[in-house]
Amino acid sequence: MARQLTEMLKGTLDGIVLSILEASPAYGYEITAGLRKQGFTEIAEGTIYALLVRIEQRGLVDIEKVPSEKGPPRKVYSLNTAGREYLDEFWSTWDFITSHIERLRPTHTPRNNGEHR
Amino acid sequence: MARQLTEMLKGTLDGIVLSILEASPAYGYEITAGLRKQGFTEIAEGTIYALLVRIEQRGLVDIEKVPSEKGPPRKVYSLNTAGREYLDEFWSTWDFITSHIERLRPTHTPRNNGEHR
DNA sequence: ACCGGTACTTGGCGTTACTATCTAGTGGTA
DNA sequence: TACCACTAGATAGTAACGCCAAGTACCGGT
Repeated sequence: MARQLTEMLKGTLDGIVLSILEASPAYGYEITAGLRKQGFTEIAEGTIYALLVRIEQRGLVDIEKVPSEKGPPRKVYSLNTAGREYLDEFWSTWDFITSHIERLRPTHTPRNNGEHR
Repeated sequence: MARQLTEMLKGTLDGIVLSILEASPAYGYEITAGLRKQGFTEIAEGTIYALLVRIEQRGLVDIEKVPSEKGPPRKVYSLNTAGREYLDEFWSTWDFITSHIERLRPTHTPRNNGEHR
């Protein structure tokens, strides 16, 4: 599954992270740990940091540097208005593709074939 | 939506095409036309041909050359055993990612929790 | 002084979809 | 004949993304 998952994450991982940030602001290390806890055990840490740089450069998030008791200061990301708009689009696109793909899934309850449409 | 859709198609388009081939064998031009009809209007023709080359090289499909009344001969692709296994994995991975992503979607039916936001 | 955990950064790589262009066969039309 | 439209496939170059590997930096405990 590893390879397929990697490819499927392309284009969805940014939506995933933005959704997490919508729920509440967070920093990179925290996001990675959260994803791991939620079952995304194969997502590389470097991937998240690179993604955060991208969404920052696109202006989808605001950043605040917060000192940490342990380790270097955290970069806390929070979703801004542009990010919320992007996230809305994300869900639209997601709905589009999921509905179309589900239509292609073989019916679990077999139907008689030879039908058009 | 265009950009997001393009990225989301990475990793899913091969599953989409293999699902089409599972339903019945088809050739490139036919597949492209079918996708267009199903609403995937933005999928480039060259993308499909490149994808077909890839799944052929991975041994997921069998090929038969069939002369056409109009135009050059068609390369008809049909799903083989390895392709069916790959497609099974595809659906597993798809279910994994969709279930995890749906968990992140904000509740559509807002519940009465008395919070303003 | 060392190590492990926290937190972020970066360069290079492989895969994928898009764009643009090209070849090639058939049939219709000026 | 010359031209065009449709059918059918191939390919070179590009951009985007996630992964890998290695590095920097800060802190606490031993």
